[in-house]
Amino acid sequence: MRITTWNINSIRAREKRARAWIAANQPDVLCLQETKVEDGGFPGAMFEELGYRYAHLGQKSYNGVAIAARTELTDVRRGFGDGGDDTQSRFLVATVAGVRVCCLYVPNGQEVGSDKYAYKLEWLARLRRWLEASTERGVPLALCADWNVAMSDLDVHDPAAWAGKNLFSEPERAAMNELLTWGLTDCYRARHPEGRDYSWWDYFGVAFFKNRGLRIDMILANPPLAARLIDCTIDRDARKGQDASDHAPVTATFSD
DNA sequence: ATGTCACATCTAATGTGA
Repeated sequence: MRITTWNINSIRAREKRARAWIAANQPDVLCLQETKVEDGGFPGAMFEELGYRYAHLGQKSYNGVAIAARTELTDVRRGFGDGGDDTQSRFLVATVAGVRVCCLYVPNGQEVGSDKYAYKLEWLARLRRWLEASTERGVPLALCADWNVAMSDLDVHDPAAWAGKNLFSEPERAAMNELLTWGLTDCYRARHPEGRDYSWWDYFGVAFFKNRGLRIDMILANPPLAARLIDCTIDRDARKGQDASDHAPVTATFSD
């Protein structure tokens, strides 16, 4: 079973690129973030033509998450459903082939100390509470997300320059470590302990050409799923060329 | 501060978010 997570940065602007990538790679499950469209504008026909079923939680202009799968999606949940504010479309869950798949778009945070940064930390703490309250430890679980956090020096092209900055500051890394200590494995790092692959490069200037990137897109697996992990790779080529998203797709392969 | 995208809006250049 192959599961991909990809911040698509507008499914409408990226429709041709997405179609070509999906047709060529055919993951069993595809989690998309930043679809940037309401449910009515989501290109569902394209996914059906490609042999996928899907669930989408969108909103106008911002955010938006989708799960597409080659088999049935069951027990779909839109938003945390914990009584808190679910107006931002960042949280979608579905069960596919016995795996509880969460598609998450973590708030960017903008700048350390800003209101948006505080919201990001609260959102990660809320996710930790949701894990405790709403998942069963025996059921395979995959958290597929643009986390908007780089975890270690290996995940950052210039750790000294990024130290203390949004996406690499201590509080957000601590919040991520709280999640991991609940019992989650970073699939890429588990298979590539010294790997220096990135998943996001700024559109500005020569960032991609110079490989000035960050690894902020990750698939995290709970113990029953991590035990089945074969490999996890990042398709850097998908970031190349015309009309590419600023993120590359990350794919984890699990034994069936 | 700068650079580049996508989206929305009083459809043209400006603001927001990343």
